[in-house]
Amino acid sequence: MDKNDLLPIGELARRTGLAVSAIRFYEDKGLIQAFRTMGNQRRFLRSDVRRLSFILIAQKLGLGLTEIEAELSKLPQGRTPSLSDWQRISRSMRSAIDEKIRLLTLTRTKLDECIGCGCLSLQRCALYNRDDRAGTAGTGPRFVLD
Amino acid sequence: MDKNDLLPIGELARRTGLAVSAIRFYEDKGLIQAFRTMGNQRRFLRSDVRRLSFILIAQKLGLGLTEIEAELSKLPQGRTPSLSDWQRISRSMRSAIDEKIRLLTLTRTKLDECIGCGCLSLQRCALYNRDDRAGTAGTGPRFVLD
DNA sequence: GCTTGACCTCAAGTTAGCTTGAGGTTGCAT
DNA sequence: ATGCAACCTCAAGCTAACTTGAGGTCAAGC
Repeated sequence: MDKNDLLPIGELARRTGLAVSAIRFYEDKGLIQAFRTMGNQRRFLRSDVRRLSFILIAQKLGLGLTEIEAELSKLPQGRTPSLSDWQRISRSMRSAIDEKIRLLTLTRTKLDECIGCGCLSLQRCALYNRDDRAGTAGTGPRFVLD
Repeated sequence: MDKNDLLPIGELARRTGLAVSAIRFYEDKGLIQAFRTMGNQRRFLRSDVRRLSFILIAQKLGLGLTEIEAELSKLPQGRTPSLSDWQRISRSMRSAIDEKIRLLTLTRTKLDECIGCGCLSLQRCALYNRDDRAGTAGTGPRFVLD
């Protein structure tokens, strides 16, 4: 079990709980790197378990793979995150969570005001604020109102 | 502007802020219905502005189109939501929001405990609860880490 | 009668985060 | 030497909520 500490993909999958296909996908996206055996099979460092753990946790906190890659690539030498890296990153995640909670609480307040109103008017309903959605590129409804 | 109060799709789009393509998409999904002119053009009732407003608001509260359709189809005659319909639905949305806030707050607490720890251990990190994801298959230690 | 703009259908593309499948190779134990 | 599990690549599929594009029609003003 420790030929130079290199792990085959299945072992890494077993240790992280990820699917083998997911790890290959992450490699493809540049989130993780692998050595190859002469027979072209992937071999990972033990520290990659930690790197994947970081990915999983950051994901759980709502970061997308792109953002995670951005964080990871900020690390010198592409090393696995250290304590101070983690602190820096987790503090920025903390404010992201705060913001989400703030928005949801605001929505809940508006909803409470709205129950009993029932107007469903785009002009007047506090729940429906056009500024929240306008200008968001990509998917989702656009917004211009009378 | 009121030939029998029937609106062409562009007018409905203008009044709701939705893209024309989005309205056609909703029609296709059965969320809304249209009459047709002899020339095969869609004509909507004025009350469909309200119906679409309902869809937009419910969406903003986190419901998917499928769930929204389920709510709308509970209404007798497929009519546009009335005050009491709205109250019933909005109360169930209120608890969905409560639940979301609860989960986020929990995560934030765990994150606070975790800053300064930096272990990134799948075994110990409170942020990473394996029961959330791992398939239970397989015996032995699932997440063995450094 | 011609142009213009709003409308039509149907198919395919988009983003995210993977999974699934086909078809082929490697590595390790017996 | 053989069997078979684990590995490989590449392409396509999946969900959500739409958008975009191609190619064509309808309605109204000049």
